Amino acid sequence: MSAQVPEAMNWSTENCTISRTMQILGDKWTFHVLRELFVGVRRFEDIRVRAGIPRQVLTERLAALIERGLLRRHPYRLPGQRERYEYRLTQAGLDLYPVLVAMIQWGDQYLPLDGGPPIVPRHRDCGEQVSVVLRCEAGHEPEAREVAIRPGPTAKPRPLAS
Amino acid sequence: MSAQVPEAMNWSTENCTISRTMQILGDKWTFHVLRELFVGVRRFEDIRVRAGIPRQVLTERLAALIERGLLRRHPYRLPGQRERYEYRLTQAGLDLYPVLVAMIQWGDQYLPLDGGPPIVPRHRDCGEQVSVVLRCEAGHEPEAREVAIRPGPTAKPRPLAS
DNA sequence: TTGGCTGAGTCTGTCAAGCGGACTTATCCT
DNA sequence: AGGATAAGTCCGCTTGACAGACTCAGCCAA
Repeated sequence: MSAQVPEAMNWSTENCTISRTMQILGDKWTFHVLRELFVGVRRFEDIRVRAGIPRQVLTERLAALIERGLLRRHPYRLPGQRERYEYRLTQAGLDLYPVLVAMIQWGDQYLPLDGGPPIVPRHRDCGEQVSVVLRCEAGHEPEAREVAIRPGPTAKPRPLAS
Repeated sequence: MSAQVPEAMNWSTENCTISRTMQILGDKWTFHVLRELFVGVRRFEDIRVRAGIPRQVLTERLAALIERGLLRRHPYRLPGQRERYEYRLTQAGLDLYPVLVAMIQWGDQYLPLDGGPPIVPRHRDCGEQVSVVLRCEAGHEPEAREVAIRPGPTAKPRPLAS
């Protein structure tokens, strides 16, 4: 069973959706930045201090996230101060919520703290806790074990490296 | 509206579930490794070639994932070869499926390829496409915009740095 | 009008990590 | 004995992270 070649070996990883997504998110700091924005912290200094990011790295990550369309700069002005910019999630950024929630859910299960979770995603309307579920188009809600990743229409055969 | 201090500023990031989860997953290569395991590729060389990871980095990441309990080593023997080890997901590893699926879903929406997706998560039983949905305990299925991350029982007040 | 404060950066030197390529080890087959 | 192969280890180079100092623009108070 373990000896036969897995089907995936026939397919290229070149255009894989996960790779392409990780080119945007796959970095130690990017998720910390996103977390701050998701909890409502939007200003450079606040993000930097709370997330503990080196300034230079934060500058660079914010620029990258803006360029990728996950954030936009938004002017604001505190009374008696000059105009500055804060960073806000675009719709594309907001739509990462399921990823965040899935990560929180996993962390709560496998890295639990005594006394419960420090952060909880909640439905604004009703206040109940929000979680993420897998669901197929036929309406089933499969366990992880019942899901398989299959090639789609643009799967490319793998260049046969010897 | 944007001037008032966001509630999150009162809370420490120190024990945040996202941070703790990112300490395990938050690395350029870890998700690539997990992807290979999720699609069924389990052997060192296969993972290395498909994911394009430097050997040394792969060695180190596999060890870390084993130590964190997401993988285990499993002996196998090809006919006419000596015994070797392959890497398999534990239940903890498998339970990252929602994170993976959420990332694929986001990528398919915001980084689409002409002609459709290269990989598709499917329900093994019925073959239908699997996606991830947000759901609250009252049974609503909120949009991203209707979800908020709130402090939980172990939220810690932030040490007031001046 | 000068001087200080503040948020949001930029600059600089150090040091760890990633990287490709060569080398190693253990076992099997011929 | 010689060769093949999977799974590493070793080496030197380069890239990026990092801490800490410096800059810049606009506002305020004296």
